[in-house]
Amino acid sequence: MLDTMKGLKRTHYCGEVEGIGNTVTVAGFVQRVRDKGSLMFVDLRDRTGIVQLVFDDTTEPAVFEKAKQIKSEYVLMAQGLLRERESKNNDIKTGNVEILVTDLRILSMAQTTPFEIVNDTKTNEELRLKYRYLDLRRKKLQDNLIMRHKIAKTAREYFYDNGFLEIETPMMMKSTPEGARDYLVPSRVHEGKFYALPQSPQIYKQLLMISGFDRYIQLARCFRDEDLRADRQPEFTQIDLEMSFMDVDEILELTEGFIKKLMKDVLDVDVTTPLPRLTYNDAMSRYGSDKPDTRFGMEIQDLSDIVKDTEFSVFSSAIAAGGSVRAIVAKNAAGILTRKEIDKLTEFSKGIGAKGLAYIRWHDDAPNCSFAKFLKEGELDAILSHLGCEKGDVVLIVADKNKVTLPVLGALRLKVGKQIGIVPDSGYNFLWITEFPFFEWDDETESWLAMHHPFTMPMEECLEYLDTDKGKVRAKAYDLVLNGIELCSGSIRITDPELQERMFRLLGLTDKEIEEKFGFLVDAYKYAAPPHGGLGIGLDRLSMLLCSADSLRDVVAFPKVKDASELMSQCPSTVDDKQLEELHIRTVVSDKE
RNA sequence: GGCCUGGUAGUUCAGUUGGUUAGAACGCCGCCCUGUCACGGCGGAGGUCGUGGGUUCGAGUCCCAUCCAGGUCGCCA
Repeated sequence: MLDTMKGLKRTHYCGEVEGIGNTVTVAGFVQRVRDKGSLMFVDLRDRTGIVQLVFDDTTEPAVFEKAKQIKSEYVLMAQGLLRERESKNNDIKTGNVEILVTDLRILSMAQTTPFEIVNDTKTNEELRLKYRYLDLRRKKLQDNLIMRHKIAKTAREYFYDNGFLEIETPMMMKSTPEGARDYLVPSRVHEGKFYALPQSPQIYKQLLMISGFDRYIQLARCFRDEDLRADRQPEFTQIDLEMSFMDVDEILELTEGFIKKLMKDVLDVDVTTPLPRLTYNDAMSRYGSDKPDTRFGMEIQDLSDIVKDTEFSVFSSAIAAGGSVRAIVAKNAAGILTRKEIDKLTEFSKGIGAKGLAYIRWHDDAPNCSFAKFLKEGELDAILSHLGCEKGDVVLIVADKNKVTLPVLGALRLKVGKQIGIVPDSGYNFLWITEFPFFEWDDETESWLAMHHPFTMPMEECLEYLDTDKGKVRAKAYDLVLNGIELCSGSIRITDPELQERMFRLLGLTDKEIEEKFGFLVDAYKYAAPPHGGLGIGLDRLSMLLCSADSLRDVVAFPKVKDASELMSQCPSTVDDKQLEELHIRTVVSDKE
């Protein structure tokens, strides 16, 4: 028979008990029982920490008798005298005190849990996800979710203070499947029609600017039906912002203010603002990435001018075809990057699109160069001196179109950086990437796509290239990057309906498609719109970084696994034929035969 | 969808060239213990070795298929 709380009221959280000599009442889960015969210790845990309960057979025999039933993870309420411990425990914050229990209530009993609820668990994640509610009892995950709460709280406080209004936008909206796949919701009322869950509240927040709300914030849930990664969940949250009468610089400045406050309030880290900025083109040519990790150097260097006349046709033909020959130098890495390791890197490079990997490994007195036989007298020296190489260094070279050389070297830079241990595991290198290209050529569909989204404003000075040289058109789009991870992404929006229609057409939409998909948006801009822009800050990724977690699953209360299912509730699941019928969906027989 | 890694008590793992009754630690159950705090001591229960098939006198171990999980590439305006 279980006890009730009747007559008792919690006075303190376990981790926050105070007032030696007072009677206190605590409640929580049993972390551990230590039974000494006629003296018993119980560690009681709640979200704030642990406090030690003492049961003494000599002073409180009835309570002691009851305490014998206590097992791990039981839910208890206990009242007693807070007193100093005979021997301190310096590992926990309540280690100097204990509660001599005079009233014990066993409120709930627990089966033996499928794994121990301990901080440094070794239990594999699959089992823990199946019993997520138990895993969430662990301190690490409790702390992570508390941290996430603090981030959300700080965001609201900061942006509220700056005049932002929190406004909710619909979770069921029109499907506009450009880019990521939408999650669809069938309509019962409209046979054969579907809502989509938002990939972002993009269109709605722009409409709110047209309505004059001026500054908008929402902690918005977003959905994308794409494959998962450690840093990608199918549903995620962004701190979604939109603001009127502000251009790029002002928006970045305001956002930096948030980052500065957040880092100070939550981690007590001072971030110097303004944050560094790099244009997309500079980021690509120096780091081979639009989200570079700038905690270490090893920047990409251009060798094209040095090797353009060489007889090594891999180099000369790449340059002749309009490409380039570029390199990274791993300083003092010849000991680690053995021939065997370089072979692995070659395979890795081929896997991501390179035709091969040339290298120079200067381990012994003479550099070992993979293309030495094609070089004339002095050419190797010229390369080495151009790159500033010394004995002990390894040079990795890729020759191809820029579209290949830069990303491949960017990926190699990260991989090799980690391999030779020059990526610091501390530090917060925030960085703005600006002036993204508006268009991106897609080889598969052989057409131009919008790199950010089609509502992004091109830079004024690029408008003249819209018809003549799309590759040259840069956009008022910006990303905030932290240690190589994209934290937020935003842009100034197009507010001229004619320009918006023109951009849609340039992206290959027919007039009919424009009308069907975005007619209401184009119409809205015909009634005048303030200049506006905004951004979305990934709350999940931000939490992951500030918690030093390796996976989004560690900062999301109930995450999905790789195949987008949830192991605990086993969703998605099949539904009744009746439900399908109501939704006008044909029953599909899918017993894999 | 491709590639890589893993799956043996409740949990984490070990298990030799294929060879008696598949082990350990933690957890769990029982008994003992008044200052423990990863308490300690004694005893005990607990396994279709992911699943199916094959090779073999004999399979946790070798082969094939398959399922599950993770990572990664594709994908993610």
